[in-house]
Amino acid sequence: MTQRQRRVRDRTERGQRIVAAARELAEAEGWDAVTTRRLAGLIEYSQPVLYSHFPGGKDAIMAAAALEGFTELAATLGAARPGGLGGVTEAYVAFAEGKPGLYDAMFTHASELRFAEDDTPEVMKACFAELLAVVEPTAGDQDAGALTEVFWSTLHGLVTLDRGRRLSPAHRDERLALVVARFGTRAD
Amino acid sequence: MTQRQRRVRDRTERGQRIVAAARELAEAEGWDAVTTRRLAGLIEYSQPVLYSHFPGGKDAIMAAAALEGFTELAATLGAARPGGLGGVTEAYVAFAEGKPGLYDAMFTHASELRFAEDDTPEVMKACFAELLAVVEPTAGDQDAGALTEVFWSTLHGLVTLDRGRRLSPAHRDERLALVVARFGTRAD
DNA sequence: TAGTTTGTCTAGCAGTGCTAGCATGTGACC
DNA sequence: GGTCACATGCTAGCACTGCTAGACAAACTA
Repeated sequence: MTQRQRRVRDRTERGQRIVAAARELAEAEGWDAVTTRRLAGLIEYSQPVLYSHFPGGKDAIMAAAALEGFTELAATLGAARPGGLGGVTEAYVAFAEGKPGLYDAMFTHASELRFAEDDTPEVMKACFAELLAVVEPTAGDQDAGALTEVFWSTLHGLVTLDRGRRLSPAHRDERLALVVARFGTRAD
Repeated sequence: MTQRQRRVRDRTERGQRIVAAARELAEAEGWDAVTTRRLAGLIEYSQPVLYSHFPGGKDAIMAAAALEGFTELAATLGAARPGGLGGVTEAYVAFAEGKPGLYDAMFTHASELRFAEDDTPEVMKACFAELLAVVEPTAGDQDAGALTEVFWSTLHGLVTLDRGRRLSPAHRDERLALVVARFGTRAD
């Protein structure tokens, strides 16, 4: 029986290596460079092995990476919660800037994972909950949930527009300060 | 000489047909479905003809579509300017919702076109100017340019997160109201 | 030991963006 | 009007993509 256990352990380890290799490659050269052949070469197995781990193919691998990303984002935001809305803002943007490939997998690609539905993974709800925690005190009589969605949209927009060279690099810190100014105080 | 004129006119018309076909196909089935072969079939010419119009290939065709998009967006926002910040907000979101494929070409893809640099096309600056026009009155002593970037990020984030099924459909109108509440009034 | 199951690989399919090189039709020139 | 050069669009093909069928070997079961 221990052999069987070792087999399944090796299998799961290999599955993790696939996702790790995909993340590393995506971070270095972007997701377009993450091909099933290169991935197979990195883990030193043949191409079809990938499909035994992820029947959904490349999309499923990206979704797995995205899920890891949401776990890490939730932890990052949780650690920044004592810093209040300003701290969470800075942490969110730093996360996206530091792991652009991962952030792409989480938002630009990975259409399988969706929010606000029954099968939404817990880690994705956890991310939203972290944002809600710092937004709620500033909501006043406004809907905290909807306000969190707007706040989140602002962060996400800042990240993606900045990535596409659409924003002035000189304004970077000032933008974050303005986010705090507009969302960090109680509405009248 | 009139024959030569007709030739160049036919050529430019064909170039426009290529972009139009690409936009139509992207709107119907997404940009992944826009292949050079299908595009060639739609304009009833062979594949290499596309490259005589757009040496940059598919990316260049998408960039051309994106440029058309910025022109139309600038016009849309200009028409909505009398409605103030709320009107522009609604117009921006409606534009993105109504032409999702075009919006994708403008922002998600089309890495060639970049803002805040010397070779930024005029129409892209015009879009930013339209947003600035409604944000400036609410800036107070805050930097109007940076604030416009934050406002724009909010709109862009709302659009993209909503597209990815990341936001609750029920909150849609409330979110727009909250945008106006947070950006439409002068900061103290 | 014989048979079955599990796992992996090789080889290949259909499709992608893009391009070299060949025809065909058009224009200019003598 | 005939000839030549040019421009224009085409066929065919390259290297690559994600993905899969079927052969083969190893491991487990009886």
